[in-house]
Amino acid sequence: MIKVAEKKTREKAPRRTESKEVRRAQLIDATITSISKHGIGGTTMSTVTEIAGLSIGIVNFHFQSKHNLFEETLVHLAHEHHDKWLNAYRDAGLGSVEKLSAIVAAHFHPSICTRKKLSVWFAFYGEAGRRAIYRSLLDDIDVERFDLSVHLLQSIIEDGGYKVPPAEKIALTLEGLYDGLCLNILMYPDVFSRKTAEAQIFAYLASLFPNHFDRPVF
Amino acid sequence: MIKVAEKKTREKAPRRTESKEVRRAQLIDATITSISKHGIGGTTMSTVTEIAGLSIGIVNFHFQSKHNLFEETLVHLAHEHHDKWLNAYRDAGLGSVEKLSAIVAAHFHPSICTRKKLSVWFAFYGEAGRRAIYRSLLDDIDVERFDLSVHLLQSIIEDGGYKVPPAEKIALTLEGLYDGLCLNILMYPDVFSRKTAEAQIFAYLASLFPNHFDRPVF
Amino acid sequence: MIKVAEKKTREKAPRRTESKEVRRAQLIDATITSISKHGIGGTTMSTVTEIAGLSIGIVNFHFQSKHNLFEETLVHLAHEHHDKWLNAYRDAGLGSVEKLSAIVAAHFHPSICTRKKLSVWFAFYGEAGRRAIYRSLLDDIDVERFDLSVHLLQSIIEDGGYKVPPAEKIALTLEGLYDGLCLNILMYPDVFSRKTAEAQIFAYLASLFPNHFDRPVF
Amino acid sequence: MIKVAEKKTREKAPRRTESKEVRRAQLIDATITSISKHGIGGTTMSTVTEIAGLSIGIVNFHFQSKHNLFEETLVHLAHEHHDKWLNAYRDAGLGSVEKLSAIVAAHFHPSICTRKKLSVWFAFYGEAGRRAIYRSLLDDIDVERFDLSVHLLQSIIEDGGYKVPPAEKIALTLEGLYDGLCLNILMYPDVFSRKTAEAQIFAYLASLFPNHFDRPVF
DNA sequence: AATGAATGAGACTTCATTCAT
DNA sequence: CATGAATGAAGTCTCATTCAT
Repeated sequence: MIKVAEKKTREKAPRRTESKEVRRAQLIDATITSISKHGIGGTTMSTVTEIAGLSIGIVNFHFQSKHNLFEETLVHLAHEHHDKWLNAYRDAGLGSVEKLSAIVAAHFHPSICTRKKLSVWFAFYGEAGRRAIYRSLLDDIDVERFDLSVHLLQSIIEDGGYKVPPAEKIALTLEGLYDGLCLNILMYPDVFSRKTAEAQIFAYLASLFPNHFDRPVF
Repeated sequence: MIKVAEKKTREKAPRRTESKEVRRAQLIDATITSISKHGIGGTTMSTVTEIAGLSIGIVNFHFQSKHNLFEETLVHLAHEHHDKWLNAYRDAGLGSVEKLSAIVAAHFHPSICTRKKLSVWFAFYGEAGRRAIYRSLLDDIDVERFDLSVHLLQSIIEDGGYKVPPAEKIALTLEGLYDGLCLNILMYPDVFSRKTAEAQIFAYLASLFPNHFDRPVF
Repeated sequence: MIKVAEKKTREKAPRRTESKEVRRAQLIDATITSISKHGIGGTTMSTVTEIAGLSIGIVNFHFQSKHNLFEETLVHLAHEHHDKWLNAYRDAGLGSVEKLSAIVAAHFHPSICTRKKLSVWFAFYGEAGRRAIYRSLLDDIDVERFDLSVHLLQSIIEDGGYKVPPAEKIALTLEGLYDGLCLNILMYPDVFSRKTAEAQIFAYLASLFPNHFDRPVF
Repeated sequence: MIKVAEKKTREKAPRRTESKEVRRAQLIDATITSISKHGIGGTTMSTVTEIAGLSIGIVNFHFQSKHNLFEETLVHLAHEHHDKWLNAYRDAGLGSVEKLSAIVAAHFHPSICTRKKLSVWFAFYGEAGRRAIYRSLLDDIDVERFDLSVHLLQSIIEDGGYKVPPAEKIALTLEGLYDGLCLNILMYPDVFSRKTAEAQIFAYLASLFPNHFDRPVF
């Protein structure tokens, strides 16, 4: 009994302050779900608020406009993605191989590379061509990861004395592979999966750096 | 007199059918232009017909509905793409390397891999997640090309006695690379171009099959 | 029979071109009616289109926006008013007294000074404080009439050798009286009427120019 | 201790009621400011409470509804206006000329005839056409002043033996002039001012009663 | 008393589709 | 075949009002 009472008071105080953030997160989640279900074109204030179990007026209260809600949803996804591979990078061993491997693995982590989220990513990509704001949001994070990859690849190349294309070119190919494999996972889930995609990346790295990466067994 | 009459009817009859095809092509072109400019969400019957220089009522006459217009636009693009690499494949020399190279090159041909068209492709991809019809349209063509690639890779592997992943895996990676590089061309045109993308593919093939493909000079 | 047929073809051709103007006039009329009934705040696209007997989508087709419809409604009223007194001025005899009298009378003409229209005028005045566009629309016409009044008053003053305030001051007072009396007609229709308002203006002129204007009999 | 307790309760009780009145006045002031800035149509509970520096929920607590707030705001303005000319009338000398002059002057007193307040007045007038409640509120006060004016004019006419229109007619003209000049001050502040408006009224009175009113020097 | 998150009716606007000409 | 005025459903956004805190 006492515990319950304690809990209540404990919860009450923070709930006020949390409230706004909680609602925003709730609506962003609902937006992701809606976009994955109905696409960007089919996502309306109604689909979002219905999924969130809230009234239609609430979005403008917390996000001012639909456009803003979409933007913040993309920011949320981008941050989540960014944090994933940055933490993986930091938590990995000291070697460049471990660090690069961690980044690759992060891309295909079950919490990141879900069909639902991929679906949202590509919905935004489809719009990014003419929404400069979307592009710049994605750009910033991609550039950071690209630079990091170049750095790691460089040290692997030097370490192994490999005769391969310059690190920048390899990093570009990696970037292309990430996106392309994800798109294929989304479009052809029967053929592509997180596991196979990851294996393909490592196979590519193994073909370049045979002394540093093991060729995966297919 | 009779001749003239005959001519008239002769001309009229085909002109009508021709005219119909011309109008349809005109509207599909306008649709591609509109989607590349305004996105799928921003493309309306008005934007399309204005670009085509026609009246708004005409679309429903020729395509019954907006949805149908979009579908046929995607079919048009897919066919164009398909014809390009199939013809390239046929026109290439007899060797597997020549044929595979021709297919790769076809992907990045200036008439196919334009920012305008890529923009439309990815707009559709963004919707394809939940439009089965879009996905199946694309699927058919992709499968055909995939099978062809596997076949060609297989013969290269056998010819060179390479120790590489199975042909299917390499073909999958190639598919991923096509899409990923195209997406990057669209998103980061300053960093990725048709030429560099093509070179990356060939660099990948060269790293696998050093005796069959020259490593491109970066 | 022939006549009817003729009429039909005659009507058909112009109707196309007229159509747009006719619809616009119809909607402006409906707007005036709606504002006089429900006020500016209570006038919605629905009230207007219902009065016009048309569908709700039609306004944006012809006027782009509600705001634009309101603006054009005010322009219409202003032009109507302007034309009324300008024509009255032109059609009047040659003398300044006749011309000034005609202008005064025009203000209180049954087709201009209706409660319905006054109601719309003052609804717009109420908004004019912060809608520069409204004010400037009204300003232009008022200035033209003011200048004309000054000119006419000047010639009357000179003609009679009157010792009165300068023509500009009298004209200002007249302007004030027009508006004030109209407002009172609107607010207190039991006390003020077109006739009494007109008589008050003439009484004022008679008190200034006893040899040119007859004191009205109350 | 007891004293303190007494003080506390003594202060508390009145403070509550006072507080209520203070809040109401604060909100009415904010309403006037908001209407003068954003018009009636642009005035929302938010604009009012933001100006007042209070929360949005407070209006319904003190005024039950927006409609009620507006009504009480108009009442407040009307009372203020009424008190001004009634006090002016009482404080003036014993003569009818002094008293009438005081009433005229009160209309254009700097605390009454501000652009801000005029702006609110005419915003309400614009709605008054169809809001009987607004009209009746204004009517009561106007009638009182009208009767007073008639009485004063009557005594001036008798005193001077003037041959002028009946006092009622002159009073009506005065009423019209008040409103019309105020509207012109609002609409054309560059041309009309409190001073010139007042002078115009006195010029009008001087033209009627040359032995009682001095012609103002323009 | 006061706050402000939440609600939901209703306003404006867009746009695919229809149809008389 | 083609036009474009007209329709009306549906979407976004605003805002008076409510109510738990």
